[in-house]
Formats: sequence, C-alpha cells, structure tokens
Amino acid sequence: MLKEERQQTILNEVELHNRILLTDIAETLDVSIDTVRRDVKELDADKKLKKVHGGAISLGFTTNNIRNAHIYALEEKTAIAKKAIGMLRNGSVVFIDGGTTCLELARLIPEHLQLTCFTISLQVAMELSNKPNVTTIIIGGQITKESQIAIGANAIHALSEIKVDYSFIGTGYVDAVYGLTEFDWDIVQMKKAVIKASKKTVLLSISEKLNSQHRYKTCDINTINTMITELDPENVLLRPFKNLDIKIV
Amino acid sequence: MLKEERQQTILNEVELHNRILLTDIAETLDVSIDTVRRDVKELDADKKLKKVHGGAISLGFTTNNIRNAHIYALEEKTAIAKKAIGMLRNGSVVFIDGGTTCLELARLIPEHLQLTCFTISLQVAMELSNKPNVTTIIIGGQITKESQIAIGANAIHALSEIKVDYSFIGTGYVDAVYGLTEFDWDIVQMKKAVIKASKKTVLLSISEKLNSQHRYKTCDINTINTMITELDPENVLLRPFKNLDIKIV
DNA sequence: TATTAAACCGCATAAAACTGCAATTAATGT
DNA sequence: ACATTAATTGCAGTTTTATGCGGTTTAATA
Repeated sequence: MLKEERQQTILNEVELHNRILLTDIAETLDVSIDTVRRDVKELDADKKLKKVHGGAISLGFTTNNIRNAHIYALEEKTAIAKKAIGMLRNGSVVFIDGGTTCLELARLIPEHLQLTCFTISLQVAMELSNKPNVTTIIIGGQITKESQIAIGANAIHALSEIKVDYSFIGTGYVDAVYGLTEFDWDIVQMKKAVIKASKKTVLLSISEKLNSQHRYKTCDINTINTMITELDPENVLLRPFKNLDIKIV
Repeated sequence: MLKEERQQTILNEVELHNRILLTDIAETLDVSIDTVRRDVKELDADKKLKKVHGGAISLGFTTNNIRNAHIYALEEKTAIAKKAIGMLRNGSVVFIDGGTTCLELARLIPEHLQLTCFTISLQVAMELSNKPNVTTIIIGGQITKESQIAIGANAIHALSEIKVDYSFIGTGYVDAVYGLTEFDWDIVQMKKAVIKASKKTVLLSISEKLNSQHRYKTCDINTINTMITELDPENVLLRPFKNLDIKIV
C-alpha cells in the first residue's frame, strides 16, 4: 500500500468518526504504530487534522457538537438522510425510527418543512422538537437502555392505531434473500408494527449492512418500498436488489 | 478514550447544566477524580469554563445576571431532589414529571436503586435510561416544544390505565389557598391525569414558587400528600401550609 | 472548633512519543 | 539490466506524557 493511500484512509477515518486511535489505525491498516504516527504527524503539519496524544481528531472537533462525534460513518449517514429528506413534502405524516441514521435524518429536516412525525426514539423526538414546524408525537413504551427507544406491547398497540404516509426505518442487517434481520427479538416486533402502520416503508441503510443477516427476521426484502443507501444506484453491491420490486435511491 | 474527547464531554456537560460536580463527571466518564480535576484545570486555563470548589461552572453562568442564575436554582433543586430520593425504596413504582427539579431527581437516583419509573418527559426518560436498575416507561403523546413533555388525549388516556405508588410532580405556582396553578391549560390536564394515576402525590417546589398563583388550576393544595421544598419545615414561608393535611419535608 | 470533603503534591506505573539505526523498498542514472 | 541513491518502514531503547494512588494541606460546613 502506498503512503498516500494510507494517509488518505487515515483522513477519511478521521472525518468519519471525528477521532481515531493510532493503535486502531495501525491494526486496520496492518502497519506498525510508528508508521501511522509518522503519517499523522505529516497530516498534522499539513493542517489536515489535529494530532493528539494517542490518536488524532478532526479539525472541527471542538466546534462540533459532541453528539455528532460518536456517530459511526457520519458522512454516509448524512448522505442517506439527505436523500430521504427529498421524499418529504409539506404536510407529510411520517414515522422515524431510532438509530443513528434516522437521527441524522431528523437533524437535517429543514426549518421550513411542515411535518407530523411519529417516533419511538427519545433522541429523535428531542431533535424533532427543536424544529419549529414539526409536530412530534412519541409512541409510549418501555425504554431500552442501549438504543433508548420505546418497545413493548403498549408501543405496538399504539402503532396499530396509526397509518403514516412514509416510515423511515433502519435495520441491523439486510440481505436480498433473507430480507431484514435483527439481533434482538423485541426490536423485530417493533419494526413489524411500524411497517404495518405505514403506507410506504423506506429503508435507510449504509452499504456496510448490505448482504448480511442475523437471527430474527423483520420482513422480506420486497416488503420494503424504497431502499436508500449512500451508494450510486448502479453500484455492484446493489445488484442483488436490482431485479426486485424496490426503488433504490 | 482520548483526553480531548473527555474534555469536550466535560465542556458539553457544563454548557448543558451550567454547573457540574467533579465527582459526577469522574463517575460518568469512569476516570479518577484527579484526572477530571486536571482536565478542568486545563479548561479553566483555556478560559473554556470556570473552576470552582468541587466542580466547574459555565462562563456564561457567572456573567449572566442574578435573575438568570436564579432560574436554574440548582442548589435548591438538588436539595429537594435528595429529599425526594429518600422516599424511594427498592421495587417502588413511581411517576416523574417534567421540569428541572424532577430532572434533577432523575439524575440523582442512585445506581443500586431498583425502580419502575413512568414519565412524560423526554429528558427525564433519557436520564433514567442511564440507570442500570431502573425500568423506564415513557407515556406517549405529542411533544411540547418548550418543555419537551408528552401531552394530549392519548397521554391522558395512557395515564388512566396505570396506578403508581408515588408521583413526583412540579408546578408553575403553588398557594395554600388557591392550590396548584399553571399558565398552560394543557399542562393542567396532564397533571390532573398524573394525580389520578397515583396513590400518593409528592409536590417538588422551590420556595420561590410558594404563595403564587396563575390562571388555571391543577388541584387543591390538600390533594397533595407531601410537599418538598429546599427549606427547613419550620421556615416561616411554609407556615400557611402547616395546618393542612400535608406532610412537609 | 471539629468534621468532612476537596485540592494539592509527589511518586509509581503504563502507555505513547521520540530517536537512531538497520533493513527493506522504490526511484534514478548509467 | 544493474548499481547507486533516496525514501520508507519496523524495531530497540529512551524520553515524555497521562493517569491513578496515598498522604498532606486547604477549604467549606455544621
């Protein structure tokens, strides 16, 4: 691997995660820690990032909100969120799922857009409540400790009484054959209820999750009406999904 | 975790709460108190915050006038919250209202305490979900933009189906004669529903709110079972409440 | 004034950064 | 194609930094 490629990779990682550890980078790039150190030193001299003890942080780190700092693959998720926002119209009634991609979607909703948003995520609800023209409704239920979303029979019942134009959902794993799958049984039940409660379902997924599966199944892939990734629709990774009845953005 | 991340987290906490305790930060960040002290010292040297005995305060907090400082009245609210926590037992099922005093209560719940907590506040729910032994349930409903709590017919209906041991509620205004009053009609409806849903109602109120009233009435003063203020029970301000059937802490 | 909690100080330890050097690889000239 | 030179990389040893801990001093509080 060329030095320049390596440095570019380091830069990308920093931009993506807002921070990196030298030890992590050395491992993923399979070079010695000293090499990474020298690379980071150069990049720091070129004002491309800020070198700190033990790692490096992006230049905008201190000005950015910390909440952005720990989102993995922020760039990709922002790209996805922007595409999703293009689907929204004044007066739309939508559901927004939990997860960082959907959180990013909530954040990027423009001020002028008039929406009614349902959600099960505390964080998404908080973001939405800052938007002057968005009516936010949270679905009640027991809050999970990991992802801070409402789950349980009560939440599912509440969802059974609504019908939104679009639901924007994330998933743990997605595969053209196995469909949408999750690690967690409760989450699957919630997502099923969400899909039932929506006229059209939009899946937001970074390419990393494509062609992977896990234990519990949410739905078949053709239950999804639109799939949004950060990739170009012609990308080879999306080929397995091409001949299905899904719009790929 | 990188030092810079840690310091950024500290800064965010300070901005959020206006004031932090070094012990709290040390615990949440899982580092020694000395490390936090050194971090805060550096941040103070960089004029990012002001270091005080036992913690740090945001720069804006000191430059703001007394009125602003008083709005938060963190000292008082912390004192109230601590008294309220004394009422909690393992296995208690409680409701926690919105507002800064109740938020403080949620924050100060000790790690070991096993509770089931209902709330209508996004912020309270978020705090609670960080507690390992607390089961958090959020009541669904439309989120208000100012206080980020769930309101509406749906929320009221959800409350009508539960009965908690204690509800800890705040109020806009409280008076021995006029009872609990609010500026906002919707809030009154919510509080009424909360009181109905609880075996015992505990009012948390800083002394500033004593002997004041407003347009809409939540309930009579003797509907409240316990009133907690930061004052000593013998304080002259509490005299009007003395001969009523209320426990004053 | 006594008591408690926080701040401070110095030290020990572990991790990271630096240094010089040898080995390897890439680039260049003949 | 081959030799020479320059650049890059990894390694061992050293220096620096970050962090936690015990003991002491100082500040807050009752």
